[in-house]
Amino acid sequence: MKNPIYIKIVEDIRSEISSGKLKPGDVLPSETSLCSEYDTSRMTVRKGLSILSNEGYIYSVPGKGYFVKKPDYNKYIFAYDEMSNLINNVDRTKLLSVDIILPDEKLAGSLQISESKKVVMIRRLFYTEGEPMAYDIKYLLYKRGVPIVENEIKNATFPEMISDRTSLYDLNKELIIYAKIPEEKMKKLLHIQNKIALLVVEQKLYDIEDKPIGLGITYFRGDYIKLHGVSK
Amino acid sequence: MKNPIYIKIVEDIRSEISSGKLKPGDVLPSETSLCSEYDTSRMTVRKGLSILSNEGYIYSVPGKGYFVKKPDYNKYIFAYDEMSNLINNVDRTKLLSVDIILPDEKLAGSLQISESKKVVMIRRLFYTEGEPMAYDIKYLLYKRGVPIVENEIKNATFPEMISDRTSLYDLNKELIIYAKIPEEKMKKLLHIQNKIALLVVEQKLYDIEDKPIGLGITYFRGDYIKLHGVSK
DNA sequence: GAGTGGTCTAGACCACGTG
DNA sequence: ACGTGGTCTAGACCACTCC
Repeated sequence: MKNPIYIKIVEDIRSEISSGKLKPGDVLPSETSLCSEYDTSRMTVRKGLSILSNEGYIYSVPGKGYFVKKPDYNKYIFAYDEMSNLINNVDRTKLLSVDIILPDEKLAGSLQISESKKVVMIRRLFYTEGEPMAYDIKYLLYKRGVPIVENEIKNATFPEMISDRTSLYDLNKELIIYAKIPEEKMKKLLHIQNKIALLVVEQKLYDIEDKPIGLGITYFRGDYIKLHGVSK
Repeated sequence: MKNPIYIKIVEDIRSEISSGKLKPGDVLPSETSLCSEYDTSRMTVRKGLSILSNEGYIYSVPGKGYFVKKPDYNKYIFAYDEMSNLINNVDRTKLLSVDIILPDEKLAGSLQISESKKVVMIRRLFYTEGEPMAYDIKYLLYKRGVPIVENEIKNATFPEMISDRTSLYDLNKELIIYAKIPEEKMKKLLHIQNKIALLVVEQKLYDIEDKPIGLGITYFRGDYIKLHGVSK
């Protein structure tokens, strides 16, 4: 017997679900009846069921039983950072400016602060093989006593920039992606002559209480970026 | 005592990790030493550790111990389907055509079939509040005996279209996102007069053995779509 | 050989949902 | 009252790693 019993239980039930023998909403046999079916103890049965539950196949309702869950057929996982994507990776960056500013109404609203609170603005250009491929701007809540070291920011992704004030384990993040026609200013910055669209990625960082820490906007040349996500 | 012991263990270790007391690569106390620390049995300790492992905080190496994992600070989850997004939802669709075609070289390569294999091509327009917001095209492997019911595909998302041949539980999916300037044909279809970019989403469906089932490309008007993802 | 995690047992008590 | 899942115990044997 090389395979543990609970794996057998997982495989059996999983295949009954994906074959359609068990449909969403159906109730599974109870733990005790699976115990006798597989001639094993309750903890072993529970181990198998907890795996199926983690995999999203089933859920349990105390006092009632285990039920088949509807599949999530619209979930995708993206591994995004502003420095790498399907087509090109950023091989050089240029720090355009680091300023301490007062936010306008929109930015203050986005960061959930008053317009009198200072904000650090960091502007960068990303290059690949000598060509500018993205313009990147970050807004960070200004904190006294946290020095801004240019060499640390220069090549850092957004989460890395704030890793000295918030644990990366506690960071909540949000991404908004859209397409846009570049304005003249942006065309100059990114050396765009022909008709090229921008892929804009807005990245918002929150602390563990979901209070905003920073907002980042990256304007990618449309011909230099493809984002990639997968299910599972 | 309302909270179970294993929750206490999870919270203690999790906070030691996010506070930095335990750093990535560090080894955790062994199961038996946690047993005596919390005056509980091994199964209870293991329950807590398995939760931390599922949450991505730690991993175990048989014979050695549990170790702190580096955080994944670039993972985002997107709930994508072509009918709904942050700005607008599709409230009406128009089926432009359903054809059985022979794939060109590029399509055949993408679907990993020979150019003599038939493919179903479905073209749709998506509307919101009377305005066309996206042009959608799907390529599906042609299967004899699986009828194409126009009313079923008209308002279906891509996974729903193939749910009669592949279990939605077994479906693997891939998304590629990029920005593009619309060509004349597309501008007419989407009633684009001014300068508006397209957000293009390519969706590829695979069966459980990762053989391609279909390719979908949706061209969204840039002013009608924002995609949204979150960490966690 | 001593220590580690992985699997498993045969019980126990509890809270919850349904009749 | 009974069946369900949720928590927990005090053991056991195994495979693996390190010395």
